[in-house]
Amino acid sequence: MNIGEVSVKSGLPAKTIRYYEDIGLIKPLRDINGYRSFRTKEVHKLAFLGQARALGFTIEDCRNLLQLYEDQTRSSADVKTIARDHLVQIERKISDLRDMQETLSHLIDACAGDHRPDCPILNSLGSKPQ
Amino acid sequence: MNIGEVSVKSGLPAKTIRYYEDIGLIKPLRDINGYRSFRTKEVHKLAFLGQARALGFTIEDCRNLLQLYEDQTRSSADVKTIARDHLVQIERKISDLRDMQETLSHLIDACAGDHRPDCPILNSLGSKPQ
DNA sequence: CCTTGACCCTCCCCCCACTGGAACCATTAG
DNA sequence: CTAATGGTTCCAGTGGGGGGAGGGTCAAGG
Repeated sequence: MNIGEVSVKSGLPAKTIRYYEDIGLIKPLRDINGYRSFRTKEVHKLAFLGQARALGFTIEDCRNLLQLYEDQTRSSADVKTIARDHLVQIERKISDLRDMQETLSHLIDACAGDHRPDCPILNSLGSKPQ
Repeated sequence: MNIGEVSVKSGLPAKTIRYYEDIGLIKPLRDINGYRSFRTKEVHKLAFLGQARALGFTIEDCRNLLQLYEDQTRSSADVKTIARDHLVQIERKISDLRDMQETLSHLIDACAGDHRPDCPILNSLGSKPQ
């Protein structure tokens, strides 16, 4: 299987697949002409990586998850630990973003949004945080 | 005022202040010895930038906001537009993160997290999205 | 006068996770 | 033979800085 077909099957751009090889996530064979030659195994791995990345796992998380995925003697506890740590990161980000959302929406509500220069948004940004 | 003092007053690292000069957000004077020489105006600008960045505005947004901040003939409508667009981005990010949180927390709940290899998290990542 | 330490300067590489593009080789259809 | 459509490598750039090397400057103390 060439990279184009694998790209379609895995849903990942060819660029990304090459990059994943570069950083050692997959190790496809090579044909005599130098083309990458993917086996079904790699397609599965790539789909796995696509799913994990869609859940926001970092590449390093993905590397570890992939290792566990391949290891039939893994403990589900190890997977769960990675996932829980990641969930904490996600929740932290949500919390940060909600703070921004809160502040920003109040400021937007307070701003007339007309031709006049007076603007609570700029006033707030220009003053020190209380 | 040298960069160290400005760093304390504005709350921004000296590295960041130099970077902001680099990309043209501020234009401090120079002393004969080559040191940056900041006026009160620049300290205000830097504090403004710090606040705007803390609300998640991009550097380009900050550039535009700063221009409006300096312009006494601005319309608050222009500020409000930038802020509203940014709020939309924030809300999109929150929504994406919540989807991840939702999926991930369900998977974590379903995972025994013990010594056994069976793991709903890996199973989900390894299968195609429905 | 000399040294020490705290500043300051520029310059370059590094982070993450790709993405775009240039320049070139391989394969296949017409 | 040519053109189109693959594939390859390598280099540079993204955003928003951070780390550190290697060096100049300044003020205080001995």
